[in-house]
Amino acid sequence: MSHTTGVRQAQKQQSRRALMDAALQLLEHQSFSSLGMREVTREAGMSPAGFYRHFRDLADLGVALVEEALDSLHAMVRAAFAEQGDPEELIDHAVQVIADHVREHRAHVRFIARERFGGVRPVREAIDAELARFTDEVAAALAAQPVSAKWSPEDIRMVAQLYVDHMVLTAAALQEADAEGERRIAATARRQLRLISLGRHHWMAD
Amino acid sequence: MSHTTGVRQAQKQQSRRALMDAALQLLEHQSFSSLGMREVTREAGMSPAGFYRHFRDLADLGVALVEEALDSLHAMVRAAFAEQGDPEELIDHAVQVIADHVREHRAHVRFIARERFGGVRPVREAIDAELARFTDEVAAALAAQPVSAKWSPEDIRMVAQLYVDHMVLTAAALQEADAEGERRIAATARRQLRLISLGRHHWMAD
DNA sequence: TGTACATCAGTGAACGCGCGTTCACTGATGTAC
DNA sequence: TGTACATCAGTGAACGCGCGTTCACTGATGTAC
Repeated sequence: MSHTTGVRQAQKQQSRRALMDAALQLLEHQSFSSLGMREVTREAGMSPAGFYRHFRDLADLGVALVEEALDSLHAMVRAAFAEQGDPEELIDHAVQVIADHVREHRAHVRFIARERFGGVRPVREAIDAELARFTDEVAAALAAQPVSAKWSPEDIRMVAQLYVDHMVLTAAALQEADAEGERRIAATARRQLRLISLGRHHWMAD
Repeated sequence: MSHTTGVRQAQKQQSRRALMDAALQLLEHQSFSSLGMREVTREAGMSPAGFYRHFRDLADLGVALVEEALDSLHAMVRAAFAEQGDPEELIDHAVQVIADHVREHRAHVRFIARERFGGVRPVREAIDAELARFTDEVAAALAAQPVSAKWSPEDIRMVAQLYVDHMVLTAAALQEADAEGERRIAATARRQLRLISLGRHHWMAD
């Protein structure tokens, strides 16, 4: 029963959450590399020194945020690809899933979009690694589809990359759009996915 | 002859360049929002106060960098679309042009990729505005192609966006790749463009 | 159940440091005659 | 061409401020008996 008693554990966990939430909150208007740790503890209602009970430094917190953000994204991607049906329906559904996800995890999505090419190396590398895992998973899902029956693994991965990049860009755009912009972006995304889908169906023919 | 004498003007211009080059240099390893202006003047070999003879603040310098970076990108896009020939050749040529551009303007490309979703609003907005102008230009070029004869303006813009996003992502990836990575990225980009091209050719048919 | 001791999350004060901005200045460049 | 004055890019010192990190501490939670 080393940690199951856990009043202390639970309180510590709660403080950790408060720090991560404070950071996400502050990242609404700035990028990670300009975040200060006094700023984060202040927002979380903790004294500066308390930070070190949870993270070695800010980059450490950033990596924790990446993992959290991409875990939820991961679940989303699975959902988007789990469906069966004609391409048209699949596309509508996938875009819907992305839009819902962005609405529910706006701060996480913004964070990933900002820091994917951001200036803090450990964070950027964590995002790259997770997106590569994503691409693998999408590639596996694509390989199972009849359309890609005779495709080489390289070509499947190439399409998977196109989809993942498109998804991240669409999510990034949605994240900062109002209701009207959201409709416009979703409509464009659907047509782009249709175009890509068409290309896939004619890939061998050419 | 108010400014044509210009020894003073030329010296001032040179200092301004030194500041912008210093910033680009420093942005190799950090993002714009964490850049300091003492840092920039130090790198440029100027005293801190001198900065204010050239820029109101760092964001002002950032916007100047965006304009410079996207001016050269602009020229590149024109070049990539000016060619005539079959789709295959056009694609090979376009990817080549991008790769050359990245090799010659690595710092600028990195800056645009990083700050497109970065934390400094004026910079981000300047990039968005310039990329929108880009997309317009690409859309105009696409409209002139026989393939898009019967396309609606919205669909043409949708494809233009796909191309511009793809171009920026490819440039961003190339920018941080070694020679081997460069070949791999270029090969993938070519295949992705071929897939999109295929989709365009069958767009009406579906 | 009660007691005595151990653990450790969070505090508050202190530190040295580099930041952005201001200011009066210097001296080379430009202009008028 | 030479002289006297104006302009203004760049300097160097000074300012107040918030930063990240350290430290000995406090007191609630956990553990042993």
